[in-house]
Amino acid sequence: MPKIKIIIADSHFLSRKGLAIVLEENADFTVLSEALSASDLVNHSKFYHPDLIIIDYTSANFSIDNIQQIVKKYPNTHLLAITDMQSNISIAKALNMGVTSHLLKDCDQDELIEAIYKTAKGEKFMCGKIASAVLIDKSSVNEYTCEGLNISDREMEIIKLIAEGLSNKEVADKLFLSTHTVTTHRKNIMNKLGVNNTAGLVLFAVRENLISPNHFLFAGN
Amino acid sequence: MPKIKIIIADSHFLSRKGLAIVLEENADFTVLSEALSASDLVNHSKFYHPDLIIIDYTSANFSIDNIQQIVKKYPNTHLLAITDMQSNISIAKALNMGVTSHLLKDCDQDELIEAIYKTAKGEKFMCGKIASAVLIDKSSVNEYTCEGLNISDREMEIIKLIAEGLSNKEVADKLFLSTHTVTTHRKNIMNKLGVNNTAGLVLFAVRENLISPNHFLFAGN
DNA sequence: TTTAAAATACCTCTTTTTAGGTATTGTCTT
DNA sequence: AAGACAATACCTAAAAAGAGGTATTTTAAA
Repeated sequence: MPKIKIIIADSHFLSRKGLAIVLEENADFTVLSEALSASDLVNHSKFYHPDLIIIDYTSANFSIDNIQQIVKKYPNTHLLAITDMQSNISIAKALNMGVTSHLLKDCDQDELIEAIYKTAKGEKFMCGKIASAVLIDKSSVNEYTCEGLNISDREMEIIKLIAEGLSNKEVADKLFLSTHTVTTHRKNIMNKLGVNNTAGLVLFAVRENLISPNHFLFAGN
Repeated sequence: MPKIKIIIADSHFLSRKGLAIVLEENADFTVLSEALSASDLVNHSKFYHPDLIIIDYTSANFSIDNIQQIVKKYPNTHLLAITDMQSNISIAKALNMGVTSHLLKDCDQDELIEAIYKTAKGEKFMCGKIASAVLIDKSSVNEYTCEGLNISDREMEIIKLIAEGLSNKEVADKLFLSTHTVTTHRKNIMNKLGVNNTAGLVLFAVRENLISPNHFLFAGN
């Protein structure tokens, strides 16, 4: 069997080092390169054509959108995501964007190895927490949703702007809508989320990575 | 020279593995144990009396308050914190709580090694980003603040409750204050932070770890 | 093609937030 | 003892948010 050719994509030195050592210990794997940023990843993919990319799309200099870019360009390369625990919606998004498998950084070595073998062959693998987070029907591994929470794209857009501190009127102006429309969206969103004020909306926005807590450069920073 | 005795405290498998391998490569270091939680850390510290604890106090099952607990009980043990990038205030808090040194997970191996040697001797070491974040006067390495941002404890308390979704009146009731007082605090806070609505307050609260983005268990999760 | 859902817009009314002030008390520091 | 700051409380008034509807149009799916 030829070796599984792997690129590591993670901006954290320790995670890369940890991964590299685990991969080196196994004769079936070979690490082609380490990508510290999305642009690294694009360049290295082009040059090496790896079988597998292990990526933390939440780490600095990467984004969840990088997944789709890679999947489209290199359909023969499979992606294994390994991130910290995060929201169901983000995980579902990563899977729907084309990540073959998904683990968490606190899962153990056996799971990692198994995930690598399966993912390289194009088989899906998810650690327990991920699976229970996003699988509606545990028997079908093809559709990923977060039961109950169907926030539309337009609603997401509006949540984001509200979290950025815009008033309903400002959102309306920005999106060329009536303030009534924005108000209605806001109400619908709050109903879906089960919250009743801006604080809830903003926390949701942070959780879904619609906005960074560092969005405001608070005075004196 | 006797070996530097180290405990690794981090709930991320990959970070632990990465650290362990770096430490193994150096004959001056010996890793006594790996702690996956705060209670692990307390037990292992009691048993091993390490020279150095390398900790990610932001990782699951640890908290920034663990620092003070360890420092008080074992004054001969020095702490080296390694975390993802986070807010100035949290970093300053960690340092004031007794962390000897502080790095970020994306710094490189040389810095890590240097930090370990120095920290084990009780000398302070900070990577560039950390230093520029918290040192007022680059020549004195003894006082850590975030210039310009003096939010009082009372104000922090109020920010937290607002971020939890309480109205001014509810905060007032909870703290046995007049709504006028809460309103005044809120205004003062917004002035200090340079924001003009609840969204800004909530983002600040998240950034300072006063609240988790998962505070609300949004419907359907 | 019928149905369902999303996006749009409007109305009313109450509560809350935001912005502009002033002012008193206590504590800590110089 | 003076000064600075934190914590407390009050006043007014405009702007915005929240809760309760209804209703039309467009889009997507069955």
